[in-house]
Amino acid sequence: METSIRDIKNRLVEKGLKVTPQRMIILEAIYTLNNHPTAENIIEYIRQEHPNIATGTVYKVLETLIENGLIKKVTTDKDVMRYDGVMENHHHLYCTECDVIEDYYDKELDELLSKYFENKKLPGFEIQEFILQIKGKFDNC
Amino acid sequence: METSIRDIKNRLVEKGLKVTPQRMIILEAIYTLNNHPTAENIIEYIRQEHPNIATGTVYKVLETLIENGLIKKVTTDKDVMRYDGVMENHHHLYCTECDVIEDYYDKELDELLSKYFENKKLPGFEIQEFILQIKGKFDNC
DNA sequence: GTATGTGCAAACTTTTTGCACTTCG
DNA sequence: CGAAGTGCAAAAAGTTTGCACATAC
Repeated sequence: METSIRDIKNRLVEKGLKVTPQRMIILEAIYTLNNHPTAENIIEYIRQEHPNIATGTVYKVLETLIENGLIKKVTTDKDVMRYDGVMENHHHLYCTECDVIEDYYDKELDELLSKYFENKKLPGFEIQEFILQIKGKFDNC
Repeated sequence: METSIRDIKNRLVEKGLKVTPQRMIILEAIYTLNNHPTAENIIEYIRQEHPNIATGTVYKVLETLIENGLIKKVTTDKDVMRYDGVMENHHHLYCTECDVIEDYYDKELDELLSKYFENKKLPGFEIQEFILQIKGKFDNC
């Protein structure tokens, strides 16, 4: 899942967003720290190279990226927000011991769910997306 | 889903927890406000009748109830925690327009998922529970 | 009586905001 | 140049903590 500087730039341009160094760096950080980083993780990573980025800017940029469909928030039952740069449909393994959230891709499962809910319509609700949260424990925890 | 005072008391006793008025009221609030209330919702509700319960106490009690398996946290992509008094396995409909989270019970779905993952083992991960997040839009939103 | 629970207020963490300044296109 | 984006610092929002006092069993 290589993502070049040029790719990142294109993604911003495609959405009609101005290409600023801050946005580039933040996106790059999310792609590099690809394990659902918190805002703090992202800030810490970026400050290694660019010590003078403001916290407020990071939050504002993250918000903009979410609004424009470039990243997503990951739901957790902790009180810090985590972010995900992977936009294709996928599910999550949540470890109940440590705080790791691992991506889980499964086309077969996606189809199984789609088919199941094609028949079983939910009255009054228009389904947009499924995310399966698989809670459990990694063996090495 | 009537839950009497006596039931609530028994649930505390069963877990070896002392039965205090605060715990009783907080559990009752969660059962009454059964749409995944936030801590604030709970406090507001309780203060109508018992204006002098402390915020800190509510958080401490909620934590105790979670640890003892009497309630659960609900994961959301907002930065407030929400609580759920329904302990039997169920899924959630998330409305992307409003902040409503509706319970979704479906034994057939539970079985479908269990069977699917019986065959398809996830190496290095022991599954404890599935929660399907169904994101979409209520017609009346 | 003693372990456990509560009230209170202060502290902490995470996120948001307002406004002057800067930069991208 | 003008609209959009950023830095900064202050404040808001949500939650946790420590300790003296109170209560359940």
